[in-house]
Amino acid sequence: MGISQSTGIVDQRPDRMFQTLLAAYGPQSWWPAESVEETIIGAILTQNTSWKNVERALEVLRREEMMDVGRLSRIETEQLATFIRSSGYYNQKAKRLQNFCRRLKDEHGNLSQLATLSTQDLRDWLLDIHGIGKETADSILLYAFSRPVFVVDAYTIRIFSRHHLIKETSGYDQVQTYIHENLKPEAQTYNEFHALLVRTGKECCRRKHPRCENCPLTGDKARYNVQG
DNA sequence: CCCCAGGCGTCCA
DNA sequence: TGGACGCATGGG
Repeated sequence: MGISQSTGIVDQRPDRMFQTLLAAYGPQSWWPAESVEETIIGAILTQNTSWKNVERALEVLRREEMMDVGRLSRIETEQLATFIRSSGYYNQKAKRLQNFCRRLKDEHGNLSQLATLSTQDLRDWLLDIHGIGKETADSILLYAFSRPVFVVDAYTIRIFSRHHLIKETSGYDQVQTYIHENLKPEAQTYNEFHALLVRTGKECCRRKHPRCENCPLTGDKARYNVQG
């Protein structure tokens, strides 16, 4: 396999996989037209939860005029929990939303100020918030702040390991570093690739399904796993 | 009845 | 450091 002089990328399989999925499914358009605060709220609410259930909660928050960091900071936690009931884990998530909102107000004032932080500083700050782990932090970095940070999830690890791009025992940081080093570091690319991997995982790479006959990554057209 | 979803913190070895 | 567990609704 060739080594790109300009980028230093050695392993082109992630890009091939990305191109294969993009050709098969087209752009997924995740979080395209929502506000920054709505994207962040959604990132927290969707922890281990289907997006459909999250959307219902977001509609309630919109109706209650609660898509606002200041209002979320001041509302009673129990009442906030009732608003986001459909997203599951509502007691935990009500606290987590308020943890974020209150620390934002106290330490940075508003989202515009938060956005002036470097990607590394912003990530460190997010990870220090109780209830925000790596995946949620990186989702916020990528989808709310358009930073070139790849979001690793269970689908990513499952698909990559099944196609032998990584070891089965690889952890979050290992997988993220691998992708960062072998795929053009653009927010738009990472945004689309992550969304495509989630779709692929849902449709044909479930835990029970060892293999899917309709998966774009399976069969003659898949070139990402061929030594080129 | 079962399993699953765009995780995280805690506890325990 | 790594695995088990609680958290909870809604869909298939």
